[in-house]
Amino acid sequence: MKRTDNQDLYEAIFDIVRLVPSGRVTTYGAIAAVIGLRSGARFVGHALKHCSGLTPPVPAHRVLNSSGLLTGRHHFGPGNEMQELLEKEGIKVIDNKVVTLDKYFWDPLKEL
DNA sequence: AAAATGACATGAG
DNA sequence: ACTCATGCCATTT
Repeated sequence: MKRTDNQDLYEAIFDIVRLVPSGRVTTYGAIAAVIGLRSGARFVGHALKHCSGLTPPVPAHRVLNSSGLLTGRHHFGPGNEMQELLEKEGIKVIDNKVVTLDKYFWDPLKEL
């Protein structure tokens, strides 16, 4: 198996997600753009799948799709764990989707 | 080796 | 404004 350059991409994504401050959220498109994949949104999602079980843990619950929808809540664990986490951070989540996304949106491109 | 799948995004109708 | 179709990259069957 190669697991070489692409692994580096995963690291980049993990790093960005770990940089997301509490109470803030980001989107796949933004991350994909940061790592250089303008339309590699799916790639970002796969990276987060791999993040499970790695160290340090990645707050993937802060990563949503362009709609602010908690697409990956099923991969987190039971029920609405992800949604509960976001609500605890102070983010209003309704029906698995984040409200006032513009207000909570954290753009890595802007920070980096 | 090829085809299908997947935690999405963007464009066109 | 909403829905359908296509593109993207890697992993898995």
